[in-house]
Amino acid sequence: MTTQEGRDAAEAVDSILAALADPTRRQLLNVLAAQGEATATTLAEQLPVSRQAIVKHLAVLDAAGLVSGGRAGREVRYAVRPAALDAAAQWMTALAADWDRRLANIKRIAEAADREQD
Amino acid sequence: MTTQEGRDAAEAVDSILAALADPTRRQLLNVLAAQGEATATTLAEQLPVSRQAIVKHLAVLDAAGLVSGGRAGREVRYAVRPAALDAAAQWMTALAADWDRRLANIKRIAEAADREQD
DNA sequence: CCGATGTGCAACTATAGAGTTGCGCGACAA
DNA sequence: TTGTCGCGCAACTCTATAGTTGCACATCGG
Repeated sequence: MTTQEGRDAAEAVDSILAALADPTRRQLLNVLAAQGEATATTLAEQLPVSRQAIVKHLAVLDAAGLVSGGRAGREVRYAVRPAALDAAAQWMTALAADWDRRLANIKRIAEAADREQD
Repeated sequence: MTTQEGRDAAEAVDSILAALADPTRRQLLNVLAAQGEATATTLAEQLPVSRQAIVKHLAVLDAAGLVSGGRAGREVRYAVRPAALDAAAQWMTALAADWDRRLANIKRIAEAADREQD
């Protein structure tokens, strides 16, 4: 594995959200998804930042599980990993559903309290 | 509406991700979802930060469409809005699916190229 | 009317992180 | 072997923002 794989779910979501919050990183992911595989040097040529900046971003994305890097000779090729993003999406969907549930419940209680007010 | 409602989808996702990236804001959303409705002052009593910090966070969350605030006399009550979160989740799911598609396609092309190498 | 409570505005501090440059080292080709 | 190319490490700058405190304004109950 590239980095840690087994980890607390909340912590994983945390790192994924933090990683996706940066516009440059999202752009980086776009380019990477379009090409399938690329090195930091190659990516730096296509984005308006230095190679070192790309390297740091790739490290963050790698730690979040959004990309994985593999060495091929003297270069390191990175690729996108859909699984982590998918997991975060599921987490968000579940959270939204939970909010909906709570809101509906609270509304129900409020209405019941209103009826008792007579 | 509380803030802007009609807006570019990418921009909306951007603000939502930025809003969710902060741990304190996520905690704030949790408390808010649990209570259904709360004021900045009430929330500040339950979280380890000042009321002003809460106010700023609520402003960010409001701009992202994740909460909405309504005035009730001299106090302002905030509530959670599941719709925005749900939209972001859908966006992420679609993106993950797109990555999967691209990866599969690239793999297919690579294998075809291999067969031509004879 | 007056005290108490809740909001809003403003100035300020401090830390995280996005970006940079410079340099040394290992890997490849001629 | 020598030059070139890509990577990794380190030090530094700078901006965004999370957090604070202080005060002024509005609203409610007595």
